[in-house]
Amino acid sequence: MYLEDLNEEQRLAATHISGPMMVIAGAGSGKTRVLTYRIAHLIENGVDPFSILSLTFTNKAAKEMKGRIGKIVGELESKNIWMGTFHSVFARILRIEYQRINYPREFTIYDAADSKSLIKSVIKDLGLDDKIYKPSTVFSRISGAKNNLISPAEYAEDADIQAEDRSSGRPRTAEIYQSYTTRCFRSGAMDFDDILYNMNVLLRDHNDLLHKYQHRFHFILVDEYQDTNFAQYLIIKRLGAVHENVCVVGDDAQSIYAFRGANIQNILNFKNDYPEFSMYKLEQNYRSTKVIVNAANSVIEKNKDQIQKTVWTHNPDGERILVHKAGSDNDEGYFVAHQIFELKNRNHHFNKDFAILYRTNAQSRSFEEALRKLNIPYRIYGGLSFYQRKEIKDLIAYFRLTANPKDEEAFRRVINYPARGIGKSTLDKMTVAAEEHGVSLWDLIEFPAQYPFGLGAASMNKVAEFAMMIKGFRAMMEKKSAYDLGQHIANSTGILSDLYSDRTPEGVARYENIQGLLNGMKEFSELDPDEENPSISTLSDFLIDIALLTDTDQDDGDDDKISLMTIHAAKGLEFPYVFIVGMEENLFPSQMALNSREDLEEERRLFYVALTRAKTRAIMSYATTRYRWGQLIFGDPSRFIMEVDPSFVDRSDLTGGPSGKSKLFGDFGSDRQKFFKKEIANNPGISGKIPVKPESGSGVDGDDFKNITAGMEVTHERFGKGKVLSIEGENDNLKATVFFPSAGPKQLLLRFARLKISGV
DNA sequence: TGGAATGATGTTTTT
DNA sequence: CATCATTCCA
Repeated sequence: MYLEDLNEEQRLAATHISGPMMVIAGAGSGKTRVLTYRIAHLIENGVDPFSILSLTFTNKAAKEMKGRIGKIVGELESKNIWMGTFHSVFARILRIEYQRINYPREFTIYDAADSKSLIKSVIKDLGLDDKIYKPSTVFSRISGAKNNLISPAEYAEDADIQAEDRSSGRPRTAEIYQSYTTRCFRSGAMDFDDILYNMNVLLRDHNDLLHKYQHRFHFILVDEYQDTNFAQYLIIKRLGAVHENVCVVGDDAQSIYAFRGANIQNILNFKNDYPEFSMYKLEQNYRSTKVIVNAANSVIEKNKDQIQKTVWTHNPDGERILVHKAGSDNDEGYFVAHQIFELKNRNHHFNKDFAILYRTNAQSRSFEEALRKLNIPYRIYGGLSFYQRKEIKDLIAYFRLTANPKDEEAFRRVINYPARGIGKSTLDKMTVAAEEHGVSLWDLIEFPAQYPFGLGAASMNKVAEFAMMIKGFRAMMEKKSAYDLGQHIANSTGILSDLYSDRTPEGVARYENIQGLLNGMKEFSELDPDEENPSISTLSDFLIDIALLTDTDQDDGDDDKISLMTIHAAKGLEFPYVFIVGMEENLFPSQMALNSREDLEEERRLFYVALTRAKTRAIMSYATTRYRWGQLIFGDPSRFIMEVDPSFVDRSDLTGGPSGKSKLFGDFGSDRQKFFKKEIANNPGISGKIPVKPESGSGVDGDDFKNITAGMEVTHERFGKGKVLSIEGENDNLKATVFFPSAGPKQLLLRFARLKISGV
């Protein structure tokens, strides 16, 4: 009997049938198991799988959980559960109810790159400066608004929001939001946030639909509840309002997505919404050694905001956490690769037993290089994923245009790729005309007579030809499988031959990537059609599938590889051996997080997540120098290393003396780096004293910045006047924190900032 | 109009 | 150091 696998508290939670419930689950305490068994238990007790809605953090997690439930209750039952990420489940519902919100059935889902590109174009059209209105900044502002269900109109009317935008120097953000929304709608496109936003609109404005789904979902389960935002919270609240069988599972100590609107308050609100709820606390850790569990506890203790709980384990003590100091980022890569090599040979481990976790994607490079040299297979999750590569995006843009020709971003991407003589000036004319008539670019070329846009006959012909081609693809959509149509599009647009003609290694790789995409489509097309959803293998369903892939979803088979990923991406995963690398101040914790206690606490939770991924051993490393923007910078060990209770840590970085390069791999550093180091050795001025007090008259032109001290008033080309709060670093790496009324606090490398002293 | 050359600019984290 | 975007020339 499967329930025997559970401890007392887990069993109570898993056999809870009706009524709201919350599970606070410490790291490694078996919450997935509880969720799995609870769903299986519900089904065994006669609950219809179609009436269970289960929201997970990744699609992969959903797939795995479905598989495990299937083992208990049978595949026939388990496959009918509504299970997936918030985004994929609700996109599916929106795809059914599209008419209510006046979207096309085949609406496109914009990824962040599409959104930013469209926002950039909006900013340009409004005649604003994209140096001030930076697309990524504006985008996150809009995203924040949507996550809190603030419409463009409400945004424009909200006094606080307007005050914020004014003080940040971007008073016209509301206009951008409004226009961005219009253009998305006109393109038949939703961005990630719109999926949640529109789902809320659907449930708010259409009572029949609210009832329909409230009655459909008798049981709702939400995993990783600490990482839900307001829009998600409200969907759950609305859907659960009739049956109130809402089960949320989470761990406040692992909340790491506040930056994208996640709100721990949702956990606290739960008891207001459902005063009668049952609470289960899972505190026994089954994953990690005592050392790891206790070390993690000693870290998270430092946070002020948390729900009290004690995670403990029966597991063996295990080894202390090793800390390694590396001389450079390359040496760090070496150290880790070499350690893995050794550990593997000594203990006959698989590659997949190891993970390298870092704070930012950009850190992966040195580990890749080192692993490659040692011939250790690895896999990078996240970063520049397959679907973000140029050639893939190009082909997919054709697919998107075929499914939904109004899709403006796709249209712009391929209207002249492969080159067909439709250049910038033509596109500009079309953009103006489209804006004038309030229609999409496609409407324009579909009915050119209706919307004259002043093109010459030659251009007109080319445009018409393009429209014909897309119409041709559209006509095949119903008849052909995703794979067949994909193949046809790749061929007839000339993309395949264009890439094939490039025989450079990169060109060959691009060609192979396209083949890879087509193979993926083949697999997709051959999947068993779902009875609920018979059209599963159309091109547009393929598009939904890939638009909402999460970073850890991609799976290139049963491979035995080292995992490289950000700590964020590692959430929910576990590995016997975990390397937490780049443990340096300003990197982890990120320097962006040093301004407030809340931000720092989130970083600390991130560190907690990193540590608790490890089953048998955790190893930390930091580098004293590292290249950043092609600049050599110096780093100090992260404060987080010191925050771990010392009895769990092996500080061999302090006793082992200077850790030069390993002799075995002495030639690893690049020539440029050696050159740089030599320069330091020959020029004491570079690594020498800190100019505390500027000597008068020492101000050689280019060295003026060395005279800047805290408290001064300075002027920056772009940010205008500001006040210097503090100075750190030395000589060429002098860094100032300057507060600009126009832009807030900024960290500037004085060497580049070209600050002018305007007062003391 | 298209391609090459040059120059600015940026690093959290992600659905 | 990359990548991207803009610019400049054919």
